Amino acid sequence: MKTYSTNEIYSDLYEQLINAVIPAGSKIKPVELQSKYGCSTNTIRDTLLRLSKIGLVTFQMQRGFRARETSPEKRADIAKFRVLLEQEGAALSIRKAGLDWEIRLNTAHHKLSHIEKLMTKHGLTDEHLLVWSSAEFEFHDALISGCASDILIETYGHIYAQFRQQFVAQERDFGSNYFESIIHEHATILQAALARNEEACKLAIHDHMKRNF
Amino acid sequence: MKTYSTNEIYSDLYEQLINAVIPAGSKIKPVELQSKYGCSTNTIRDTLLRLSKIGLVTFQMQRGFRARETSPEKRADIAKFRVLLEQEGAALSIRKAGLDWEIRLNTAHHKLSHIEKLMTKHGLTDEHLLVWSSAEFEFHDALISGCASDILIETYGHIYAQFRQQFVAQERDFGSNYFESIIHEHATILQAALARNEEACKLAIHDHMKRNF
DNA sequence: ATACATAAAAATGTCAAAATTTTTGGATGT
DNA sequence: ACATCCAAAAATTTTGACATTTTTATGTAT
Repeated sequence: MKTYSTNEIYSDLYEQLINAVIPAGSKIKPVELQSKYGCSTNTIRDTLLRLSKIGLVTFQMQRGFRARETSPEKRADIAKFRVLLEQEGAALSIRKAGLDWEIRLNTAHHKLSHIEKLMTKHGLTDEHLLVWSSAEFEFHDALISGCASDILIETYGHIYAQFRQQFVAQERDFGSNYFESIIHEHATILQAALARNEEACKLAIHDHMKRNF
Repeated sequence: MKTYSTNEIYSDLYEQLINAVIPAGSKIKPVELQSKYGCSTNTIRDTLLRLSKIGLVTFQMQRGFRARETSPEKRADIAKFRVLLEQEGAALSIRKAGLDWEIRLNTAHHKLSHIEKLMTKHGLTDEHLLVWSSAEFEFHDALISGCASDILIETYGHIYAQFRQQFVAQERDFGSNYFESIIHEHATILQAALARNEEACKLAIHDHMKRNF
């Protein structure tokens, strides 16, 4: 049986939350995870407190932990907030960032694009989805990475994680044109960013997310 | 000797961080706080993990806790990010909120205004500063409270706390006209908000913070 | 002096058990 | 049927001891 280091417990729970293996809103009981990870309840508690920092887990004194709740309102809320942060981050990057930002962004998009092509060609396995998910984050993260605001980047990371958590369970109807749209939207964002067109980029970001409002 | 409940430990540390009694960037060792609060190191650790959620404390595996670092760049960063969130929150409130928001905002401003008058009349004691600090938060919090975005309000709370933490140690040169300016700025924000003038309100928020950029 | 290795000390992390609190489920009475 | 109370069970929090890791201090060689 696999043994887990504390960091592995963290990553494993992170993934389970992001992918709604632990469903949004459900209670998380240290005792139940103890046997799986082969550690004390205290270590689990510790890890859950750390996950609560990024908002994937909510914590209330004396009543433990839950995967963050979801609802149509909360999903819209998170999506809009994500737009706000990403628009600002992208706009600042466009204004201030240099060549290395462009390269980072281009690279990230290239990787993402590669995976997206694979996904339309072959079906979309769970494993593909996992790789895509992280490539998608890296693209959006690269987009704002030139903004020169650590706190914005940090916060965006949390919000992106929450976004995934809230939507992954919903969007099980990936129609064949779903990914085609997404691919196009990513390309549009990239184009506007590299053209240093602030308003076009903001619009593209908005359009990319608007199905989730 | 006073005994502390866990919640009191949390509040006490919170205040010490906000008021830079624990200076920004300094190491926080559970063992050293143990005797003061009369509990085990583990309880302190637990509390510090909870404080790391709001960003007052940073945590790194195997190397413990620190009060969040500060520097001129970080202060400017936090200040600008605060403006972004507050402008958005205020604009949304102006657009969507109803009468109860106006009342909440008015009430909060009234309280704040009262304290600010006291502070200009008499000197400014540490105790006054504490009361003012919380009244100031309540005013800004009320301003965005009609935005209908839980995640924005939650995040703003964290950022406001970090803002206090980063600036309180710096601004020990409260000139006599410092508070006069602040009072005027608050009034300007209130006025614009109640007049439902989005752009004027955004501008007022920006001006309120621009000394910190 | 500087760099490096090593031992001692301090700090951090993990654990299992005990204490506390909340939740559950059934009995009682209205 | 419904609410209330109570006891048992479950979950959470706290503790103190122990294990691990990092930091500090010391000594040695270049």
